[in-house]
Amino acid sequence: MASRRKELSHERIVDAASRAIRREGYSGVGVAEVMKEAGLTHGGFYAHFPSRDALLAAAMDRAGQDGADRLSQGMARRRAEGASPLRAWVETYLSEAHLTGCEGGCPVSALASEIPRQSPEVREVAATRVQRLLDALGQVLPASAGGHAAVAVTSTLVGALQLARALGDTPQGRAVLASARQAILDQYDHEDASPAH
Amino acid sequence: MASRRKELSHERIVDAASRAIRREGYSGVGVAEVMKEAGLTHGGFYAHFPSRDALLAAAMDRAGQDGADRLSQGMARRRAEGASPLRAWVETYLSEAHLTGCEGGCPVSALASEIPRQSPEVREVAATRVQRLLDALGQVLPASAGGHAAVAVTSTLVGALQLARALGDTPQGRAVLASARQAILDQYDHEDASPAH
DNA sequence: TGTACATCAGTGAACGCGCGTTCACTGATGTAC
DNA sequence: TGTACATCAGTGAACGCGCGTTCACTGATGTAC
Repeated sequence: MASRRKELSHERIVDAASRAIRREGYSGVGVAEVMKEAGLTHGGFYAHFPSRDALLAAAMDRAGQDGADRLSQGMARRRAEGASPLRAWVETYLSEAHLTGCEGGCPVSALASEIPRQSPEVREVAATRVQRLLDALGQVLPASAGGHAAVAVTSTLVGALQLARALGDTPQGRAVLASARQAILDQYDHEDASPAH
Repeated sequence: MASRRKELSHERIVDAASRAIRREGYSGVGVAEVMKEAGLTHGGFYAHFPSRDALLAAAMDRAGQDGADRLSQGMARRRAEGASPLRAWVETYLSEAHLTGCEGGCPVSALASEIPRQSPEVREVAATRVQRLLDALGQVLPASAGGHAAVAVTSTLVGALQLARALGDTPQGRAVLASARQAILDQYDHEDASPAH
């Protein structure tokens, strides 16, 4: 029967790590830094996880949940303003808030190119998160979209966000986001127009 | 007047590093390993570069040239078989060879999510490479494609390759590549069909 | 052509530092009586 | 309700290791005469 106190510490550690990996990358995250951010000293770490890799795996899972939660909130707000599910999703994912707010965003776009180089346990969790992202896209695409649309649009979202971040907080970076949004909506969001059209 | 011998060593170092960053990521590359791969000992490194970061920047530039060269070769082969410029480019970029051959491929897709966390000198070179990739896409798209197409298709290519690699060498990974190829060509490659249609 | 010398690319040992991991200890918590 | 004790989450010093970087030295190259 694990103590409540330990559970709370565990939560803080995983939370801190889930933000750290998105901010610094897997390779930029150290045990000591995460423990400090969780208000603990690094020595106690191995009472919570058998290894740094086990922490990274748990952090990736948590980051996926957290990113999905926040995206859902942004999406609900835009839905309330009348946007179609696809438009709401695309405008949230490719928002300027997501461009600059890596730490609270989607871990797939924050970490994609590092995933193939991680340990099997991290890759496994990451693959599940990629699959969930593809599934989420399938749910917001209109029925008229082809069978390849979910993969294509997810790829565009993840790729565009990374290219924009690589270009930095510049006009070019923001232009990448704008172009990607436009291109996706032009192609897939036809039934979002008012019914009269 | 630098000696010919030193120039040759310099080339080998940059070449080794350009492969290493694509294989292991920026953070996975060490000075000693690169020097060893170039057939030298690590002590001599600082006669060639002022710092590890300077090496990473040079390696990124070289990787961009190398990746572009190889993509051009694959594209020329497919062009010779009758493919349109866009089809040739897309089938080369999203080929199984590029999926598994990270080391000789496009450094943007190999490193995208690590770029924002690099030193200014590395980010600058990387941003140039992103821009070149966007320009290259602009040249293979048909004139009928909209103004956002180059950004959208580049994002899809980079995103799809990374998602496929994240899913590993599995049926799902290969399915991502196939779907992305199909979706891009369905949308933008209409003038590739025989003129009679 | 041959010898003496200067240059300098490359060697290998050493440095300080930060990292993941271990472990003996502490002190707060909560149960037994 | 109060005291004695067991448990165990967390502390902090220490470990081995690999890294980026430095530096005194070596030995091959090529020029001067």
